[in-house]
Order: sequence, then C-alpha cells, then structure tokens
Amino acid sequence: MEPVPSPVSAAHVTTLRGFNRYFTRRIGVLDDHYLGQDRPLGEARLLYEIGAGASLRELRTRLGLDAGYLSRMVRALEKQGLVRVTVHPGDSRLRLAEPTPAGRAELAEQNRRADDLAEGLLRGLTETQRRQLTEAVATTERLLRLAAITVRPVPATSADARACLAGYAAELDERFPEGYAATDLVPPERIAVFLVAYEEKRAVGCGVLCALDDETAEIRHLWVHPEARGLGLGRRLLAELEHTAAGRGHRTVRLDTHKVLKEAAAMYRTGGYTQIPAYDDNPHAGYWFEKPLGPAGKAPGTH
Amino acid sequence: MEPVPSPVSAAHVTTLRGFNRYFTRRIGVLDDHYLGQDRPLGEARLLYEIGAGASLRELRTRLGLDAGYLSRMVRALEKQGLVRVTVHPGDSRLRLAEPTPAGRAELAEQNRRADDLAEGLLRGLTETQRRQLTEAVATTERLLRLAAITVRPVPATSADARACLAGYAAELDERFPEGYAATDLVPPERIAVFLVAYEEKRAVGCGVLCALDDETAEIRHLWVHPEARGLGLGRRLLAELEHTAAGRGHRTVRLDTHKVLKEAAAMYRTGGYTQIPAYDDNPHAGYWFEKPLGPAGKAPGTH
DNA sequence: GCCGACCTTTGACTAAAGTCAAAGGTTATG
DNA sequence: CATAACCTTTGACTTTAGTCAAAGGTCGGC
Repeated sequence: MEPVPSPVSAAHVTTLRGFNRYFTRRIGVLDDHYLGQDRPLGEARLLYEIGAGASLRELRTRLGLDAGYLSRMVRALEKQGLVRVTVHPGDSRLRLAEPTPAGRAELAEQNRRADDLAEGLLRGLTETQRRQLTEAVATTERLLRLAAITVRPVPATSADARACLAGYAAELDERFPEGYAATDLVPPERIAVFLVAYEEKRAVGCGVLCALDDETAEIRHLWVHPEARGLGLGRRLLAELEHTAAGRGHRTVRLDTHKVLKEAAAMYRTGGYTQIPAYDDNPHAGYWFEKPLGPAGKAPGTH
Repeated sequence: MEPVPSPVSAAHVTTLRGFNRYFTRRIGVLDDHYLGQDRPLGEARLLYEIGAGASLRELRTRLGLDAGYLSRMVRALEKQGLVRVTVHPGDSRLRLAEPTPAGRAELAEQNRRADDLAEGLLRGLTETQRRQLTEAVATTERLLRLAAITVRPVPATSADARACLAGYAAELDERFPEGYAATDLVPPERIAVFLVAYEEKRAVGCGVLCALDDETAEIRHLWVHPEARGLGLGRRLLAELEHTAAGRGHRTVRLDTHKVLKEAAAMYRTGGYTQIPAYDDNPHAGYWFEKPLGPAGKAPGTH
C-alpha cells in the first residue's frame, strides 16, 4: 500500500468505527427510508441506479444482485410503467433499462426527498458550522475513497493495463498540441512493472516502471482516471512506483513530462524530484526529472 | 432552530448528499456484511445491542422493533446458546437478556472484524492522512449529531423536563462544594419557558427562561447531558433561549453561574455576555452576567 | 384489592429479499 | 461453423423481516 507502512493506532480505529456505527445506523437508515417511501427498498435503489439508463449487466454488478432477482425486479418496474427495457443495439445479449417519463418523475421525487433530508439536517446548524461540516465531509469522503483504492502489479498486456493506457493516450492526444498516438506508448516488452489502481474492481489509474540500467529506473505513463482525481492517487502511485524501483535495486528514478502538464510537474517537484537535462529524445517531453531513492524509498520532506 | 435561520446553500446540500450515498453504499454495506457474516443481520445487530446485557424493553426502543418480532429473535439467539434471558429482579414484567460465554465470544469476533475493517481502510493511508481522516470524521460526527438534535418548549412539569432538572441537580450537587438540593431549583410556576433538547427522542439538555420583569428575562438551569457534551449544544440552547426571550419582548437577559463552573462562565463571555454586579442573592452564584438582546436576538461577534 | 397501564409471548400472516438451476438466445474464438 | 462463454429469463424454493391482534403476567395508584 504505502512505501513505509506504519502501524495503525487504536485511537484512529476507534474513531472510525464509532463513526461507521453512528452513520450507518442514524443517517443511512434515514436515507434509505426517505428514498423508498412507498416502494420496496430494492426497487427504489434499482430505479435510482438505472438513473438515465443502464444495462442489466451493469446494474447486476453495481448492485451485486442475483441475475434472476434483478430480472424480476426490472420486470416489476416495467409493469409499473417506470422503466422501459430494450435490447442493446450492437449486442443483443444485453438489455438496456431506461426510465419512462413516469420513472423520471419518480426519480425527481426521490431526489427532492434526499435534498430535503440533507437540508433538514443542515438547517439546524449555523452558517459557520455548515461550512465546517461540508469541509469535513468532503475530506472524509476523499480520504475514504483513497484508502479503499488498492494498487497492485498486473501483466502489461492484461485488459486493465491496456484500458488504462488507452485512457492515458486518449487524454494526452487531446491535451498535447502535437497530439499523441498509441505508438508513442512504451512497448510491453520494455515494461518491468505495470501498476494498476483499483477502486471497487474498476481500474482508475496506472503507472509503469522501465529499467534504464541497473542503477536507474524510469517511471512512465502515470495516469489517474478523471473520476478519481483530487484524491491524492497520483502521489500514491508515484510513491508505490518509487518503492517498487527501490525494491528492485535501483538507486535513482527518472521521468519526464510534457510542458502543458503543469500539475504533473508541480507534483514531481513537491515529491522530491529535481529537474535535470534531457536524458532522452522523447518528442513529447518538456521537463526531465530525477530523484534519488533512499533505502526505504521515501523522499525527505514528502507529505 | 437557530436564532436567524439562513437559507441552506445548494452546494452544501449536494456535498452532504453525495457523502450519504457514498458512505451508506460503500462503507455501510461493508460494515453490515462484516458484522453479520454467517448470521442474519437482524440477529447480529440484536446481539450487538445486547452487549453486556440489556432489558428487552430497552432493546425494543433502541432498535425500533416490534415487540413480537424482538421476542422471537431473542428466543432464537437463546436457542443458539448465545444469550440467556432472565426475569428482571425488581420488576418481573421485564426480561433481561445477557450474553452467554459463547455469545461473548461471538461479540468479540464481531468486534475483531469491525476493527479489521477500519484498520484495513486506514492502512492505505499515510500517517498524516490518517490524522486528517480521524479529525474530519470526528468533526462530521459532532456536527451531524448536533444538527440532528431538536430543541422545543415543553411544559415545565413534563416528565422530560423533570428528568433534565434531576440530572442537572444531581450534577451540581456533586460539583458544588456546598452541594445542591432539588429545593434550590426554580419552582415550576415561575418558569416562563422550558426548552428541552432531544436527540432521537431522548432528552439530552435543557434551559429555562424566567421573567424578572417586562424588560428583563433570566436564563436558568442550562444543562447538557454528559453524553451530549462537546457538540456545541450548550451554545445552541443559549441562543434559542435568547431568541425566545427576544420573541417575548424582553430587551435584556441575565444569568448567574457558580464559581466552579469555569466552562460555563467562558461560554457566556464568548457568547456576548458581560459580567455585572449581583442582581440577586442566589447562594450558589459566583458570577452574574447580562446581555442586551438585539431585535433579532443575535449577539455581535457570536460564533 | 381492583383497575388501568405495561411488558412480553404466541399465533397467524404477508411482503421482501435472495438462491439455485435449467434453459434459450447471442457473440467471440479458434 | 462448432463451441465455449455470456447474458437474461423462468420456475421453484427458502429465509428474513416485519405486522397485528389476542392473551396472560405484573406493577403502580387509588
């Protein structure tokens, strides 16, 4: 997980557990209760997840339901005139569920109720307290999400690895004035380690380690899925790559980045990297960086 | 709720709602799943609530269950050898449920699992992030609890009012060197308004308003249940009392406090009160305070 | 010592949630 | 183009969860 895993203190565990209990028993129950109202909770949740439309396959994995059970529930919603089920154009094995106007109306009502619940809670606080709460809640969610993400090495040719690289290439192609092609990626055989970050089975980030020589490793293709940004996942991937490099005996890591990726350059600088002259002729690179690896793979002054 | 209720901004509502959703779906589900494991969730929860022992009556209100349903579930746990049910000594209408050694072992296992869950989450974070998370979580819980508390006027002779005053008197009797007797309380006929704070139907604080004359009201018996301290409920009760006084046409509020209640005195000072000479001969009073009420009942510089 | 208020148990149900396996259509892959 | 892998539907269940009302002790107050 973390370069130097430290023992988790009991006080932190206690606080988090107490919060879990408080929240699931009080607020969670309220939330579900308001969401459901006249409808069995399962159906209400399903309608909510269908949202603007989704395939049954997606719903099944998102909600973790039995295929038969889901099929019947969708059928029930259809009978009530809340959703319409169609065959997926392009893959007739799949079914698509979409809300009808009546379904959309019910969703809007669900939304209104959930808003009311949140608003009712906030109304009991002063404006200052509301700001505090909003901030604390955002921090909590951000860190819990980050904590729930696991990073692990996968084969460079695995589906998740390829999906990440595709997302990476597509994004760079959009952001680089000169564009970016799949052929600009490191060929799989040069990849020593391919790390993928998973949030709930979904690949939401990656990073690649290549050996330049015994002494030096290069980090490439560090990427975080747009929906997982702002959590601090980039830093975590970077740290794990450094840790991995150190574990493989390298003493130094290098990397480069494009001129337009200002955030990336900033992250490397605060992460203990110093700018160095070009060490290769990567046509997309604008800055080259280097960082010495301590024995524990931890930079001085990080975090 | 609050002296000058301000409109709740949509951004706050959105953040809180997003968090509700994230938390109940991700963490809450996990929590329940780990708690239950081989056992129906209802039974697992019940065993948890029984803890070191509880009366069925208590369990029924705490879990909000139907009496018949509860009776059967307890019976089921008894059959599995996890709890023992005995008649309450002193009131044979009540039944007490206590865990057997096997039940205690299962509870310990539940605890271990919940700890593991929390620890597993925290392990993915750096120590700094753990501290941040713990702090954010504590703030969130504190403010959500405070927000969920409702304050409302009740008859001064109601059971809740009397229970609060009993708690108040018992605490002062312990803290005041000279002691405190129930006869030192304001007689009910002098009480103009009796506010009680409720957290989930439970009275967790109170405050009393007496009219000294048309111009001036006196606040007395401001008290917060020990389990509801640290939330900011004292301030909130104070603000509501001031608001009520202003609504009844008073221009000034007064109050006194004992020398040993340093926290109380500090709260009054930061709440806009200034110390004044003794305005009565209350033998327990060490400080006397006064505060002018603006038209909206809001002090300059509060919060 | 009687009455009403309480607490619990039991019987009789209902609805929701979830499981399992067989079967039928569709699509990728070799 | 056959076959394995998928996705969904259907039938046949089981378990949980929850409700309602009747009934039988027990306690507090008059």
